[in-house]
Amino acid sequence: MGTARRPGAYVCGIDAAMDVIGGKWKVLILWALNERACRFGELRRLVPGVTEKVLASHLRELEVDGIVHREVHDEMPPHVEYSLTSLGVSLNGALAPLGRWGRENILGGAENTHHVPR
Amino acid sequence: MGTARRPGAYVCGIDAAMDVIGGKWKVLILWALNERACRFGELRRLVPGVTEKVLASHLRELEVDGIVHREVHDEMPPHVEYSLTSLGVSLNGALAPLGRWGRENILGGAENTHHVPR
DNA sequence: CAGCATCCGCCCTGATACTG
DNA sequence: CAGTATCAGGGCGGATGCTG
Repeated sequence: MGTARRPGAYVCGIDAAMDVIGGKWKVLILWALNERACRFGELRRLVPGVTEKVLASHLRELEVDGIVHREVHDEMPPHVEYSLTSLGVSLNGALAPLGRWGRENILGGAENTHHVPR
Repeated sequence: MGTARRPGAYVCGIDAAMDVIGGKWKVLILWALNERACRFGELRRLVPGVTEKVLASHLRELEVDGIVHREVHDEMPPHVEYSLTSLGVSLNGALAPLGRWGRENILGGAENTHHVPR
C-alpha cells in the first residue's frame, strides 16, 4: 500500500486496481463518499472501527492516487470536505459488480443495496 | 486474511468480497486459473514472485472459500490440479470491470486483455 | 474540528530447508 | 512434483497524546 507503489511492475489491470484499493478501509471510504461529500468526522462515523490516523493516511493515499478530492475551507474551527473525483466515481462503478457478488455469495441478504449503513 | 474471517461483521458486499480476494497474490491466481486448470508448479511460474508457502496457503484459503477446486490424482510423482469452481468463475466475472478500470486508468496500454502474461 | 507524532504489536509475507 | 516446517522480518494497522 502507499500510492503508486510497484512502479510499472503490475501484471494486469486487476492488481494495479488492488493496489489502489488495498487499504483495509478504502473500499468503505469509497462507498461512503459515493453518496455525498463528507467531512472528516462524518467519515469517521460512517466507517465504523477506523482510527483517525488510519483514516487520514488512507484519505491521503486516495487523494494522491486521484480518487478523492480534498477541499479545505479556511475557517475556525477547521472544515475539510472530501469528495470523489471523476476517477473515483468510475472506480466505484467498477467496484459495483464485486459488491453485488459479495452481497449475493458471502452475505446473503438483499439489504444494503448501495449506501453505507448507519 | 484467512477464510471467512470477521464472521458477520461485514458492512457491505464489497468488503466481504475484499476479504476473499485480500491476499497479496489471490487475484493473480484467479486470473491465471481463469484461462485453464493448472498444476501447482504451473501456477508458481504464472504468478511471478510468489513463494511456495504463500501460494499453497492462498490456494488453501481460496479452496475453503469455495473459489478454487483442488483435485488430487493419486500418482507418482504427485499430480494436483487446481481449477475454478462456478463461484470462482462468477467472482472473476465480477472482477472484470475492476481489471478494465485498472488497465485504463493505472496502466495505460491496451495490452493484457484477459490472460496472464508469460 | 482535523489532523500529526510516537510507540507498539501482530499478522502476513518471505527465505530456506526438508519430505512423501 | 507438491507441498510442509521452521525461522525471521517488515509493514500495516492500532492506541494514545498533542496541536493549529
